[in-house]
Amino acid sequence: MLDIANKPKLDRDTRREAILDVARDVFLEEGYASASMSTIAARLGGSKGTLYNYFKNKEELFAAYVVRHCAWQSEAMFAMLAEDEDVHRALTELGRTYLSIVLSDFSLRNFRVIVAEAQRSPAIGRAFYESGPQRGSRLLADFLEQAAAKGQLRVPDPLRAAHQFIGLCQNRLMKARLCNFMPEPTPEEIDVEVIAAVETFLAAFGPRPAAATSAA
Amino acid sequence: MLDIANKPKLDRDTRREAILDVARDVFLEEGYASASMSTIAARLGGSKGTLYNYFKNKEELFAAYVVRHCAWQSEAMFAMLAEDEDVHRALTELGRTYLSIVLSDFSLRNFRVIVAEAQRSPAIGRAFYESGPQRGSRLLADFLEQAAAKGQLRVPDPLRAAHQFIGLCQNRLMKARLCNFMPEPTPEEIDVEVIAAVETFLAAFGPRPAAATSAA
Amino acid sequence: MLDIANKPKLDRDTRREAILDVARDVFLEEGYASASMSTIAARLGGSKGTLYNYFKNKEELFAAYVVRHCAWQSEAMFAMLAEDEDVHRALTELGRTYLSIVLSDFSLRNFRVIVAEAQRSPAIGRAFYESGPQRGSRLLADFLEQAAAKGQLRVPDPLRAAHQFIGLCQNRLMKARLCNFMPEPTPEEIDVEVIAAVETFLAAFGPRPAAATSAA
Amino acid sequence: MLDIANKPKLDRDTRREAILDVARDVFLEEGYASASMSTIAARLGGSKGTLYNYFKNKEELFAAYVVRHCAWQSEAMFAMLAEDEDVHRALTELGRTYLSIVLSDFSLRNFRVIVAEAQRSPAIGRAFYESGPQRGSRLLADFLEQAAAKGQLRVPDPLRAAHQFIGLCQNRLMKARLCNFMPEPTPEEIDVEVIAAVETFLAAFGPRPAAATSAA
DNA sequence: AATGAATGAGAGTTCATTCAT
DNA sequence: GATGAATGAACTCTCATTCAT
Repeated sequence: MLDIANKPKLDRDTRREAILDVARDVFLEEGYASASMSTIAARLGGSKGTLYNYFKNKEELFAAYVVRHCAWQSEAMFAMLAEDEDVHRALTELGRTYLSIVLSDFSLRNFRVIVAEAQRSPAIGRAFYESGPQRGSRLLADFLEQAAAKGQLRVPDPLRAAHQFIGLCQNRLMKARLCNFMPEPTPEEIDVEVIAAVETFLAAFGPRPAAATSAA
Repeated sequence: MLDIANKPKLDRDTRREAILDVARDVFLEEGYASASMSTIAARLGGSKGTLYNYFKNKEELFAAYVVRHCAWQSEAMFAMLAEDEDVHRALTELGRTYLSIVLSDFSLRNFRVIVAEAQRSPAIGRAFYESGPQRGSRLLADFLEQAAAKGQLRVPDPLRAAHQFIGLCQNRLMKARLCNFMPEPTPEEIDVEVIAAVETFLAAFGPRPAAATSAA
Repeated sequence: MLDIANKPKLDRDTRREAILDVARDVFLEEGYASASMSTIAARLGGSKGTLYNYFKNKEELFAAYVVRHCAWQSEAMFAMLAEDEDVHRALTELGRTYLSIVLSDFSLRNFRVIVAEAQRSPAIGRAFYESGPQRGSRLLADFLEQAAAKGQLRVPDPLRAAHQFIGLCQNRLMKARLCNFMPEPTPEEIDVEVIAAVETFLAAFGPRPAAATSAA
Repeated sequence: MLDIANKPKLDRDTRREAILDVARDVFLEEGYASASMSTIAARLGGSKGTLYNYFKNKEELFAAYVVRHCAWQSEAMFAMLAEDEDVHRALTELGRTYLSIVLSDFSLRNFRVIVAEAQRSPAIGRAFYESGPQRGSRLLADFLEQAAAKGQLRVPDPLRAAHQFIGLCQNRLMKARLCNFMPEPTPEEIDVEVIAAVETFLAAFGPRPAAATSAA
């Protein structure tokens, strides 16, 4: 009974998801303004009318796509959770995972499209910021704080330190990627970047330097 | 005589610049795809036909705007030149100037528009990257290298260190700004960010801590 | 059931034909280049958008018109079928019918428009030539061949003779009509031309001259 | 004095001719409607303004081109003058020359363009018809009349016979050429056509048939 | 719920023509 | 006389959206 009752609802949701999948692809390829409802309908194999049965207009379709992407991004930010007890290893692993996500073609195209529309619709930008950068840095800050509590790090302001760690990791590649200056980086390229970032970060925030310690 | 001879040339160039000024404004407000040649012509107080006497089509008008913006940005990167002999002060001042430029509404809107179009036209993205981030970090790397030569810093890889310094300075605000999550920061907000960045940077790359040295 | 099932299809085809009717009129009045999609839409009482729902662009609309005209022309070439047993009467009748078709305002305007576009699109010219002149002369050649088989004519090369007969019939009027030098000819004017053509043709291809016959 | 006084006049005429040369090329390539004053000016290496100093508008430029082409065509019709005393040879030679002119790419493109515009401007069509077909057939009629006076031909209506001869010669190839169905014919192809035409023509209009003669 | 025909506003672009220099 | 910048109307074509079926 329940199944039967849910069936149309399920169908509708499934269709909605399928539409969003196609819409996202088209938005990523063309940008919001250049993407056309006709193209989306054509790729979907349905009619334009159907699109409008699911979404009031283009703007809402885009908004729905953004919402879904933000949810996905929010999940992806679990990359900022570290399990390893060893801070150095934990940061390295975390940096790797994070960079491989945010520097992927997929993430970047979404970033470009959403940032472009953030100009006219701050709500869109806010949703993106909160589900991604903000959430990610908070999760990382939590980790840093715990490490500090264990004496593994010296971080007076964990949130700021989190931002700094991310900045160290991604600044160079992120800009190059945003500008389409380079293709998706290889794991090796990412490693180089992360290792250097961890080194700098620990030099600044690691436990008191060995030299000083031994001197005491 | 010279003036008279140059007059038509000057006039044409002046007009061209005026068109680019208006076009830029419209592109920044609407984005490339949504900006319309009609709007640009109307704001200019001229006819659409005139626009096409100066630029072959919308794409070329946009490209011309990008070129001009890149030239400007290239100039702006002199913010990465430091005069102060004191490294701490130099980095702080330089960070302040840099952030006030790249986080300004003007720079950010340009960034959003250009990055959005970098998707379909890598040439545009490349021009932007080379005239801005690449040039800026190289100039900063030069400074770091000189400071290292004077023993003021320990930077095995100046270019990487430059990227890291910039990452430390701007990561948090840049993302928030890109997402239109916050308005143009005040000088005070910038200061906070820069000071923290310099501190972290020098903790990692500054000369060996005086305490440790004296202890030896 | 069938009617209902066919209705949408029928409607669409009907509409398509209606568009082609209007488009043809406009093309004939203005020529391909000068005819405007706006004019066609306006005369149709519909919107420009609708036009583009039926034809991808102006070029395809024109091509569709040409195809339809060629089909019509191909049918019209049955004028080249003769029933009369008497060769003289058959040729005369056939010439009359043929000229009244090809010299009509309708045929000529189509001819002018299509020939003009044959310059840039040989495919258009080919379709026209094959459905009209080529088909017509072949049908006539068949008739001449049969007449020759019955000893009514002496035509070593029926196809060439067919072309010559047509040339004799239409040359003068066709050129004058093409140049818009004269209005649609009256049946009497056509008669004069055809009678003279038949006379010449039979003088050349008719059975051995009476004189010779009587001489035998 | 005279020369000096004429010089500017000469220059102006020369320039005018140069403009017409270019305009003709463009009209032949694009057709009247699609040809643009910009294209003509650009090919000329001059400015659009200059064009309008010589011709009031596009229509007049086209008319001037037509006038000049008609003058040329009128001259070309001397192909219809025959020198040879032998009628058979004279007609053959004349047919050859005529066909090689009217079937040339140059003549045909002019024909297509002018005929297309004859629809809206009968004056243009008239000028073309009178300077070409009409004049040509009259010259030929004169020749036939003289031959008839010498007893070389039996032509009760020389003008009609002239039209018929031309029809016999060109009908097939002319239509195929107009439709862009075939390229410029070779001299051999022309020969075949002319020889057949002369044969038919003389069979109909030649001196009393040999058979009848021998029978006498 | 799905369709797809219809719409009309507006996009980028071209053009013949004018006019001040 | 030659120039070329300016114009504005008109062009082809696209689009988001609506609505009857």
